[in-house]
Amino acid sequence: MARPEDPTARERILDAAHPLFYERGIRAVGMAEVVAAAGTGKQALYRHFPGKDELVLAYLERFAELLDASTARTLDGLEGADGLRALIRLVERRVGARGYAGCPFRNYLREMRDPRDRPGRFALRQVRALRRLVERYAAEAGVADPGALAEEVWLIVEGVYAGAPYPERRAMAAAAVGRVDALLI
Amino acid sequence: MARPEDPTARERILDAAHPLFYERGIRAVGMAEVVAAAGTGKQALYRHFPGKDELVLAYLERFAELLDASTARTLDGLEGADGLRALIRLVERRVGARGYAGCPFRNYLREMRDPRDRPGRFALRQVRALRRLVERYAAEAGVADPGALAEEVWLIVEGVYAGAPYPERRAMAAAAVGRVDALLI
DNA sequence: TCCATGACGGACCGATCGGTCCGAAATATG
DNA sequence: CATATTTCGGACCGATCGGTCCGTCATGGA
Repeated sequence: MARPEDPTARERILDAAHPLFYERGIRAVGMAEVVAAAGTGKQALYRHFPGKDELVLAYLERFAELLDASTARTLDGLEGADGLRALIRLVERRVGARGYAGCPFRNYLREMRDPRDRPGRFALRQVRALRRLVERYAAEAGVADPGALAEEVWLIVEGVYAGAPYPERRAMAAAAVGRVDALLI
Repeated sequence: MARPEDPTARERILDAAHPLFYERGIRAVGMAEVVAAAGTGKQALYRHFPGKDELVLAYLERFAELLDASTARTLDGLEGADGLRALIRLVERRVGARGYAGCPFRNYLREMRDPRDRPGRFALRQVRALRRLVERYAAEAGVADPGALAEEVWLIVEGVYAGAPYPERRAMAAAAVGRVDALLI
């Protein structure tokens, strides 16, 4: 080979695509811009990713790994009401972080109006995995109607994510923590 | 004139555009498709609307008139806690309706990732008008912290709208009614 | 030193979209 | 019937995007 094969090329591309896709949206960012930001050639990008869908899927998957790991760390060992309390605080912390631009999976689903492509199916799976987590904790919480509790907590979680783009997102997240705590008294 | 001026042409175009834009989204529907559905010519469309943005704005404005009128009818004469209770039930009724595809203003804002164009500003104004209504009712409700009550109700409203695309939207809306009622006991 | 390998950057292609223009048809007027 | 005017449908234009292709150049081994 003329140049040493760069095993980090794929990661470099994803590193470059990540902030572009997250901050400006998938549709607004063209492949040319990703290439320019990655400092690589178009050929290299299309060798690692057959098309834009695959690049978007990889972006979402890497995002999911990060979020899932952080979620697992935060909720480790918790169950029932404690799990729900910790979960809503985790969501609050995320939404309140500087530069937060919404849940990437919900962003993709809304930007594309319920896509059935692979990135869309993956994003939907991520959302529903969080919902199942809420249902599991609700089932362990020892309340009379776990299904109703899960529905109420989920409603609040969705409300926080929906409010993430607005200036009052921190107030909404704080209200969410208060509501979940009140539910679990 | 060769043919009689059709005063309803503008309405016919909007009638045709409405279900297309609402069910499939703004980006996914091209002007050619609107023309075909309206049964008119492209010239006629561009005579009534200088560009797609103006057509979209007119679509949102007409939608807003419909929703605002229905809202005013439903909430007529109510105030304070009664207003909030009636409002969340109105949202529940809307989200539960057959063929409901989400709040058109939130749909536009998400599909376009916070647009600053005229349709985007109008959509944001509609959303914030509903929020101000919640704040007004909360202020009249005679609670210790009206701001916190408004935040909590708003969180629930946003949660219902965010859950509108999911199959469990009716359960979420029902949970929302229960939560607001519980807040106001 | 020379050459083979492969990456880089950009030109290029086809499709799509918003928006404009033009020929044809249809109608009102003399 | 003839003509002027207006409308309709579609061809057309320019821009943009995803994706491919190619000329050039850097690099490392024989």
